[in-house]
Amino acid sequence: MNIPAESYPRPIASVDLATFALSETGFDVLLIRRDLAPFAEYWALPGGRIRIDEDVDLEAAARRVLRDKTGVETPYLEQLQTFGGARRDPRGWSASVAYVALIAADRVSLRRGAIAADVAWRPVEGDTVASPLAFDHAEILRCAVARLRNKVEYTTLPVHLLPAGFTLTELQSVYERILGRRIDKSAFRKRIAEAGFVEPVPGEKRRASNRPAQIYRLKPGCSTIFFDRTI
Amino acid sequence: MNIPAESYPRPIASVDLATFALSETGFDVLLIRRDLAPFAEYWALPGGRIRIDEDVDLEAAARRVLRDKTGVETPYLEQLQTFGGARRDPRGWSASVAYVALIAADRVSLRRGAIAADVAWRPVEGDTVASPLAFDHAEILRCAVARLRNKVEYTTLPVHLLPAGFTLTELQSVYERILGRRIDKSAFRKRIAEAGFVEPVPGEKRRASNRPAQIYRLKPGCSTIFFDRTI
DNA sequence: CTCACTTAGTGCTTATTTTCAACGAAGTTA
DNA sequence: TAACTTCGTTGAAAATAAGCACTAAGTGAG
Repeated sequence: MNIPAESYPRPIASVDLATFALSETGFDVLLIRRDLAPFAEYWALPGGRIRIDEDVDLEAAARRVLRDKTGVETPYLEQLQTFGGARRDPRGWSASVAYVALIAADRVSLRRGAIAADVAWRPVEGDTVASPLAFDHAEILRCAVARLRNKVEYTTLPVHLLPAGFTLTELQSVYERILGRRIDKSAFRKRIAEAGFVEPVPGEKRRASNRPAQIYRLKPGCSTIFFDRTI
Repeated sequence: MNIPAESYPRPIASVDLATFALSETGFDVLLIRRDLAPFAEYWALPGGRIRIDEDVDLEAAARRVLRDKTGVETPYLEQLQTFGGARRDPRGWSASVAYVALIAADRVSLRRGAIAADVAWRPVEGDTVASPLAFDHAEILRCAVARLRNKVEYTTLPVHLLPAGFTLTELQSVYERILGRRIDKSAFRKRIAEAGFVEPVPGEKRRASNRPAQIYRLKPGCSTIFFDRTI
């Protein structure tokens, strides 16, 4: 057909990622330290321009950017929101599609990226990190943390933060750490059983100096499940 | 500073809107009939290119597009999701930020737009409309209907579909029509009272050939409220 | 060898919420 | 003025959720 697009000047189009993983006591977000202007020396969410010749769609662009800048391959990726306007990037009108990624602690292997002098996990305290962030990334991170907390309340999303095999007590602990409150053990187990998204691995037990715990895994084909009410 | 943006070819950037209003028995979505290629003669969600010299941000772009193409000024606008990829528009790699708009039936006044030969409300049946839609707009509409139904379940969002003054029975009827199921009257009223987002208008009653009903209005400063559980 | 200790996993009792249905109130109309 | 309709509220029965107490199954010290 060869239809010309009406030619308006196009905004800068990019993707940014808020990638979370568990830490000792809470959870961390993956940041890079910028070494080029604008915002050189600032920490930022990993992000990059959409490449219309490389990326087939937005999600592919997000995966490529995360891989290239940090070496992380994420199993769970969810679109968060798009932030766009004339003022958020000094280089011009820009729109950035933000994604939330979750990764199991045992799958992380960072590598230095091209533009970033450094890549690091930083603890999320309250709803953000200690350092100031480049661009409007502080706002994006707040939205991402809010989305994470909110979805943890009524979905099975935290399994993506654990290794392939885990005990129910470990899973409960993830919920408690992200939500910041205690959950009753019997109520928790009832919900998990109803949701039916995990199964015991026959014979596998976590051993310690006490009663061993059954190890569970995500049932094949089960992605995120919504609870009827709340966890 | 004058920092040059690395020059990658930029995707087409636009906004699309799924605008809902109540009809006699259910609810309608606002569509335009395209008269230019691609997809000439097809019905489509109102949408348009982002104008980096006119729009300060994405939401402003969405309001402008809706106003210019249909004459509708919406009081409620919420970002839905961004759809982007190489294949969704024959003119090239495009990203479209989709919005959901809600409008009270008494505020609608359509006008013909520049590109559209026709603008019309079409009934939503199940999770879509009867006609085939241009581009990937059928998918966008399905997402929008899903978001609407889901948020109605646990927020006070339906007030935006009613005129400024309404009775509790009318409000309950909106919930029931969108969700497609009956709600218990006493439970409904308890939830509305707890949420505390509406107040009775003193002296105002809806009169009919039976007991008159108290008229309520949205409390000043109250936007969308989330219920603790579900409606 | 046994007993104290720790964490896993499961009942059970109580409190809360949901559901259903009925009833009095406040109008209109025959 | 009596019948009818919808509004608005109340209360009992059924279902769910929350709290906490108990048993199970291991380890390790004495």
